Amino acid sequence: MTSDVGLRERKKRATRTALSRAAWSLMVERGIDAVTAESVAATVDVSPRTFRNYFSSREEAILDAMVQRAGALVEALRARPADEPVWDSLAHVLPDAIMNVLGEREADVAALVRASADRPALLAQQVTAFARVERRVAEVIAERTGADLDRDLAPHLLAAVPAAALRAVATMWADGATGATLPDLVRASIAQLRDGLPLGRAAPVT
Amino acid sequence: MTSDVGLRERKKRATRTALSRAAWSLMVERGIDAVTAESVAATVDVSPRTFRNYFSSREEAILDAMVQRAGALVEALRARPADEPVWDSLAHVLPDAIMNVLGEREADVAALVRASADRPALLAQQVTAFARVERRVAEVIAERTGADLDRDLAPHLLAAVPAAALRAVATMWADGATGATLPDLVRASIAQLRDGLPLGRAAPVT
DNA sequence: CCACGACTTTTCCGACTTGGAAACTTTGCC
DNA sequence: GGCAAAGTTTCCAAGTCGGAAAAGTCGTGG
Repeated sequence: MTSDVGLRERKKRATRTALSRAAWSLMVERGIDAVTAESVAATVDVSPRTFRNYFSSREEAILDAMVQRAGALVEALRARPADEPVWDSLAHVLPDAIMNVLGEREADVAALVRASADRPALLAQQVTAFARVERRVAEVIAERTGADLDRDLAPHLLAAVPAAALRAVATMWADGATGATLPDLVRASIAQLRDGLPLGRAAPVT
Repeated sequence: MTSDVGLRERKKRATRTALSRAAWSLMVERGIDAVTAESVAATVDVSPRTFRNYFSSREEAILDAMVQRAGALVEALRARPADEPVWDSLAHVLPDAIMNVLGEREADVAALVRASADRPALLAQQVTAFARVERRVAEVIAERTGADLDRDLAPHLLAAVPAAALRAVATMWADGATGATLPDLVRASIAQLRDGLPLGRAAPVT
């Protein structure tokens, strides 16, 4: 996996991930305002200019690691049996994925949600990152169902809707005390979506 | 409606909407890069600093008018009969709403989608604006179904999912040639959502 | 092993953006 | 008219961004 790459390439990757991890840690531990080109560069011991060579903004740095992890989600989805109904595949993959993607620990997720709330640029970066993942999910679904991405609505909806649900769940979980764990909420939301959403009375979660 | 407000207030609102409309027009006609504090201020004939007094970013200015219009959507939803199933209300309101909210003419919607594609900040502003609308929609739904916004997932999902669908539909419509009109696509997407989304093969739109 | 080319990092710096402070203008009201 | 409140403008300092070239590091062929 890390074969056939020389010292130079390894160093480059090392600094990149070091910068991203440092940016993430700074956000979690000292808040989004503590994340600057200067501070991040300082903790990794490179010049601020080097930081900007790798990332065009603090937000990009913070989310870089997350984007990498999101790739795993797409792969997990692709790895599901080809004849499995799409909703089953999603139900299988998403509950675990949310933790892997948004952050290892729940505190991380909360920090991210909070930081995104008062830093539009971070939200922007997140949205575009998610949009890219969504696109790839739509492609996987289209492949599997034989749909045409340019003409059929379904794959787009099947990608966009769970993404929206994840966002809604994460937000609700972050600022309310629902008592439930994040993966459980994700499971519940997927179940509701699969059934066409409650039409009359709302179904409680716990 | 515009009663009991003095000259001062009217002028303030006038410049605000003038700035927003100017920003929007500049985006549609000359692209997002032509929208700067300077250019917008110039077309309205105020100082750039005044522009920044009203809006903290070009993106905020561009979308301000849209946010106002989105209020109408919420009101339309609230005006539906209280005992009508939520999906029916949404199906009733959304197809017309998308044009009113995203832009009067289809070219405007296309311009917005295109601009959002290569200007993350605009997408972000859109998302946060939508999030606020979404929140209000969720409140209306919660009122109507007797759900608790802090504990129940359903109202959040019922607000977030159609929003995501609108976004998906607008994107697809903007960069593909689907042949269908935007409101028709919205209707189709709502129908699919209501039925729990196609599980196996994807349903074509036309 | 060393020397040269390719690539990365750093320093320096000018262009641009942001928002505070104070002067100036307009509006509301007596 | 004249004074207070609110809005607008000018001026400017601090911060951010990215280009250009010097300095340092790595890969490779002699």
